[in-house]
Amino acid sequence: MTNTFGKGHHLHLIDGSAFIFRAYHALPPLTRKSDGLPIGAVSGFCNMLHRYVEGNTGPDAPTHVAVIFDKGSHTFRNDMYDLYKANREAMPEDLRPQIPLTRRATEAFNIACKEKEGYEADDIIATLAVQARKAGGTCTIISSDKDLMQLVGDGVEMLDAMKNKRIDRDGVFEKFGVYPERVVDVQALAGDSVDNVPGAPGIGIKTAALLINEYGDLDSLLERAGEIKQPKRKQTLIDHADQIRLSRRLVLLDEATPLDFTLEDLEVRDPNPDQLMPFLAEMEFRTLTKRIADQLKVEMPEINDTPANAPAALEIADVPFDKAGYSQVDSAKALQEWIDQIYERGYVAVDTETTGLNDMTADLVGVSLCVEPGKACYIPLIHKAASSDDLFGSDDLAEGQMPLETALEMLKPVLEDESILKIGQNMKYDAKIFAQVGITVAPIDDTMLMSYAMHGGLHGHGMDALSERYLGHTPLPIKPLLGSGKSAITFDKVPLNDAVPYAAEDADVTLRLWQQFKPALHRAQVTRVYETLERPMVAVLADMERAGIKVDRDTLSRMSNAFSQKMAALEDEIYTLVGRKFNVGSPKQLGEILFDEMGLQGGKKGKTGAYATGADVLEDLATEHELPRRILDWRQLSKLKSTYTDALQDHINPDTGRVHTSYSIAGASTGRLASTDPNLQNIPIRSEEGRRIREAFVAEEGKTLVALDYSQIELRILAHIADIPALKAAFDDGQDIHAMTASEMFDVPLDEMTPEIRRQAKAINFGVIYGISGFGLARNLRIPRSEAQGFIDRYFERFPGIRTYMDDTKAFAKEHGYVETLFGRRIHTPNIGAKGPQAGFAARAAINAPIQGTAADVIRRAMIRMPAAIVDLPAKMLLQVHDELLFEVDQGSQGALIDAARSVMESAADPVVHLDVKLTVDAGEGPNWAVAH
DNA sequence: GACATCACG
DNA sequence: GACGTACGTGATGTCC
Repeated sequence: MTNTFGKGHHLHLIDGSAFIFRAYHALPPLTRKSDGLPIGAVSGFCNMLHRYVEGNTGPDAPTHVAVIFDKGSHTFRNDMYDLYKANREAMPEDLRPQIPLTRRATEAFNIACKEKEGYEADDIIATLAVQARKAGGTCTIISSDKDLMQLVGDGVEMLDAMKNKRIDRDGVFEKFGVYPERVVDVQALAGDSVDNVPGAPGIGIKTAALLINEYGDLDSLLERAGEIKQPKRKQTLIDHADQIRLSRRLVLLDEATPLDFTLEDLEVRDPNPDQLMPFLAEMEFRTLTKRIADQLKVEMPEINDTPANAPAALEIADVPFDKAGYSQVDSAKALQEWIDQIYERGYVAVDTETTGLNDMTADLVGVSLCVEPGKACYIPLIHKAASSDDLFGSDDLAEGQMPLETALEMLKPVLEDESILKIGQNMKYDAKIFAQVGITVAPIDDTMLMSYAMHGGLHGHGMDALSERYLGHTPLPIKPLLGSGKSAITFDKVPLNDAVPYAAEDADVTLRLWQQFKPALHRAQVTRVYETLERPMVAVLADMERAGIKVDRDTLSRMSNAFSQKMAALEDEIYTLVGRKFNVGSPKQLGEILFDEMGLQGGKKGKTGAYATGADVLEDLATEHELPRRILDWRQLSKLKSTYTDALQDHINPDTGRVHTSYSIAGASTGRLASTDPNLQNIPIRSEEGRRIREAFVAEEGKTLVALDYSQIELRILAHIADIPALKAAFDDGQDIHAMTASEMFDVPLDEMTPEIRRQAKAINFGVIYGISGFGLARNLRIPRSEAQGFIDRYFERFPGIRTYMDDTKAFAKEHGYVETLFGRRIHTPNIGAKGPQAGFAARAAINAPIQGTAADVIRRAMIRMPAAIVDLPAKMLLQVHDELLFEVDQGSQGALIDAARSVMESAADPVVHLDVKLTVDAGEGPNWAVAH
């Protein structure tokens, strides 16, 4: 029945990816009415396919046709050159779930749909075009991709479907200056920034064509490069010959891709209404469905988009939470059914259950999945069997679990599949757990981070709070399952009939939140913030946290002993001064001694009635009595010992010998990170004694620590945002910014500047960032309030842009309920309109947030770009401390690392924001953090 | 668990 | 005109 492909046959090859991207970018972000699924690209894709099919009449109509797709991100070209297509931006989040739907669309139109793992669509197209040519037929490639132009000629043409323009040999010559057979030579020289093909630096298509036409082909050119007259060009070709040859191999299409089908399989088939109409109806494309139904003379199918005018949230809420929809996966067969469902949808909500809260030490206990509200499963893996022996428990595994290995082998391809979106709540945790078992989870969405991008400053972003607020549902609490205190058990000891509903519900909640947040992200105009500043942090931070930093236990231990001795000596002196023993660590007892017994002057703190004995109070009292100074010294040592030298030792991971902090991405309202368990963002540095604790943070043998920090980043951002020419100029000239401020304010020439005047100016500069007030500045500088107010007035006079910024920001916050960073991060200010002192707090926070937040955005951008920038260096990024990044690098490579990392940091705002002030980064290096900083 | 204190940017 | 204030975090110890 099928004729062998040959003379008189005409093959059409459609570049599927080109269709998808064109459709995606041509249309607004449409969503399916019934459930908010992004559908714009699929809609455009279907319209293009339909228009294409309609146009296939007349003598040029194809006899054979296929749509060719890319599959997998790793191809044989990545093996040749690992940076191939490395600068590609990640696929937009609302496009990803649409990719599988375009495959289904192609099949629904009854058109062959082909792809092959490890090959690009271009290679398949090349192979088929050559086969068609050899068989004596003709071929039209429907694409405008210049990478395909090497195939044109001898029966093969290209067609730009949008412009309806055919490209033949002359068309190729117009584009490249050479005919198709020499196109790869030109591309090899010119390179390609889109695919990250290096080429020869400084040579573009025009020069390349000139050279190839003069020397005949690339090999002759490279052989005879010495004859080139222009010295610079000659040198470039000689120096980069290998890179040019590599580039040619990258652009040269593989015309012998092994395929499991033949040209005959691609014969044009009539549309099948039984396939096409249900698909179009499912997508809810009313217009297109109607049009095609009319053309095919079939009945218009019913389109069920009833919740059309209701928000997706309402429909989601319609599905009640019910554990009847939760199942336990106990076999490979059951798991395969879930995996099939995941592939059908293209996304899945995932949650892990583990033996603890610390993702560095906890083990995976089970995995829950959810693909549809109300339908979720839990895959228990290492739950222990119940035991009659209450004391020791049982080491036997509970019944009804599939083997851990099998489950992970089955889940790994799904979790790593680039076409399957994995949705989680705080995915950094789950990603780290999976990383422990060799699974790299990607791509991901994170409902916690979506909420953070949309609701930053409004409320927390934990699952229980989000579920309560946005789903009206209180998830099952974990406490009754685990118990508390001494008798608490780990999740692997929880009986399965308790574990399944709890674990499955978490995945269910996550999926429902995602369905609601996804479209909301666009409405709140924070998709870009989420995609560029939040989501990419997950992988970056997971790697940093897993790397950890080496901390020397002996150093800490020695310091701890020294602190103990000094504290004991101080305690003796204190008891002598007071005349009896008491708890020095009790502010309550101390307050009574200082103010009641000894009669020093001080006031009560309103709330609890206790005296305030903070450092500022004691500092003032120190002039009148010896005791306060001793207390201050003791407190410093006590702090250093308990919080640092002692507690830090407990955080050294026994397996790695390193300390692994955890960063909260969605903790601080301004966009800053926060570090916990332990907090490595507040390791002492200001006091000499405390600073020595940094000596315990060391590089591994043969390595060194490198610290890079932004110089005055917040003041620079203030200079930009508030548009202060004097500040900008000072920064650009590399001046001492506080001295400059002092000189400007107090009319003191720079060469007569005193440290005291500079100190005051510095306090004012920082005060401005914090939303300055006369009272606050007065307290900080310990000067009368009137004097402080005078300073501020003078500051505003000299830098009027500051006052404008502060007033404008407050007004913006009042009007909108939020303020924004330069990168579009929104920080809500719900108290800005409050009455009373609350409003003052909110106003100052509103003034500070864009400055602190923009600085936080900048370093986030640097961190996100960092892995690619240092991929070739033996270096790891370990820590972030708001304006500083700490690396560990092989001895000898520190120079290269500093160059690479500094360049990323200094240009981190580009190209989204052009700062009027340059960002400067200081670098240091050494065997420990004290030296490196 | 609230509060006070103090470590950092 | 009084109010009562520097911005953002996390960990620890005391005390109830």
